[in-house]
Amino acid sequence: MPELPEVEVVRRGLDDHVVGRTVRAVEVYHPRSTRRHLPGTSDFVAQLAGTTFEKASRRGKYLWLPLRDRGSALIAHLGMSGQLLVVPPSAPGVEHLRVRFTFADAGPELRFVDQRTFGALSISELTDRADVPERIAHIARDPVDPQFDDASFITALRSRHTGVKRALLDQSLISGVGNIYADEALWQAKMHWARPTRTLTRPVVTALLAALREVMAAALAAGGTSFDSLYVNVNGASGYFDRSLEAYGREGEPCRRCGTAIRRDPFLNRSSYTCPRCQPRPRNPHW
DNA sequence: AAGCTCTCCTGATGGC
DNA sequence: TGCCATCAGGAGAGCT
Repeated sequence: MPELPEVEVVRRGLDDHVVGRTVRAVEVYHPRSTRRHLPGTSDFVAQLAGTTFEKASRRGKYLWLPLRDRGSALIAHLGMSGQLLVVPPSAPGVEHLRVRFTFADAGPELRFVDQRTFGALSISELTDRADVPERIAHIARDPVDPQFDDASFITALRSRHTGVKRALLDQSLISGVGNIYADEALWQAKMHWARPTRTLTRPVVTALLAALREVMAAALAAGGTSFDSLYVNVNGASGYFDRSLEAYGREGEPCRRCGTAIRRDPFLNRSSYTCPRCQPRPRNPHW
């Protein structure tokens, strides 16, 4: 469940069902799921045995669970198809089960299920000065973070030499934004994805940020966006924000603002959806 | 050195 | 019915 609202839905589920519990054992069924843990899978398993999850944190699309008295945290990234599910220990095994956590209290177990194995789990040190694990120090604050600095972001965005959507997807500039919410915010701000960042004025970026926050808040309230059962909360339930999408995935359907058919353009090996009338292509696009 | 392309993987879908 | 191409909510290694 990849973008900020979906990952926040999962974080809340972990907060409710996993925080405060002590790990009994961890089983790793696919080595690719721990590839980001450089000391290796056996070290990953050994470090987690007997540890207690202190809390559930998130920045952008990254989740992490600080480990009590260890000075480190379990980091999770869901990639394109990762799920963290809380299920009874007796629940049947499922396809694509990659990692299983059982707990000392014999309560529900935590499963990492990931069809495409783009997701990853690792353990990383927490430093006193940083408020995120070292491994994800390069990830920028997300627009929902109270400490997100609007003025700095606006300056940084305008000084880039690229198109606005590329910049929005750069997790070291602003995190948590992916293909869906970039398209939705751009639609709301009536801005084309190829608009050169250099041409953006401060008020226009301010409006774009507001659009991002608005669409993400609405999506979170709806439990996130899911088109299929791949994107679910820790209980396996889908969100329903897909019904509220204005641009993403709506090729050929009428723009709900002006009635023009939504257009799909190839973009970074996937797609961008725009209303050709509300979001006219810039005269000198930066591809 | 910032910006861009490609690659990792599995499965669904649609055209021929 | 195959078989092949295309597409999918991501990110980071490795180019220029």
